[in-house]
Amino acid sequence: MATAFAALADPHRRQILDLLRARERAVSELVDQLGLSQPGVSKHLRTLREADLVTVRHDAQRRWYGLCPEPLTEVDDWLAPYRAFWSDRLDALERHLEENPD
Amino acid sequence: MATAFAALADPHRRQILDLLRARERAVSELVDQLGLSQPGVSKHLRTLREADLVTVRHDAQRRWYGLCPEPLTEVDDWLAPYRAFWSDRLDALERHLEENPD
DNA sequence: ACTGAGGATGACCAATTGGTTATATAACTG
DNA sequence: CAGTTATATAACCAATTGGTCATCCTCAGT
Repeated sequence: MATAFAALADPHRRQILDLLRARERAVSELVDQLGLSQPGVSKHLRTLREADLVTVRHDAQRRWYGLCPEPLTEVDDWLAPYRAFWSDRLDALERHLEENPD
Repeated sequence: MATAFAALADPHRRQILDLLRARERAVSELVDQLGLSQPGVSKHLRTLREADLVTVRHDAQRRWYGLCPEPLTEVDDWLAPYRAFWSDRLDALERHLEENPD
């Protein structure tokens, strides 16, 4: 439901995604890494689930959370025109430096 | 002070940035486009200012707001490793389709 | 100096957020 | 079945958010 933008607003949630980028993680591992209470982490995971940014695999009592990066394309797409914008600025800077050595 | 991530969490603020991408805008113009009250828009503009995402040029009573895209590089940089991630998935899909025609 | 226009700020409000502790649920273990 | 482990949910709380209306400030024109 929520957009990826809102999900990324919180640094702990970005940290979770960063951790999931390397491999799947059980909740307890995320708790250790984030230094939050277990329910605190579970709440962030719920937000990420609702934004479809993670998947869950059940294995006995454990839930293995994995990264699901697709919704990030929304952010990437939104960013695209701006990217052109700032590379223009860098290009202009480079041209300026070339034309005005030292 | 606030990060670009937090500033982008609100759709109205993203809309403001989108409008500023085309050209500078006075506050009254943004008010018309967003359909919010003038103070409401001013509050969003303050947030964007504090995230260094906009610049203000004073011209008599008017404030001309302009885009300042640099802080978006933080988002772009964070996104970079994920970009590789989902293009991998697309590549895998393409390989799968090539190796299994129809 | 007065007036009006353009914006910012203050005060307020309901809803949401990010965290907590306590409790519930579900699955393995003896 | 009783106990333990892993996670989710409930209840609660203070702080923040996104919006409003009313007011203030600054500048231009008269």
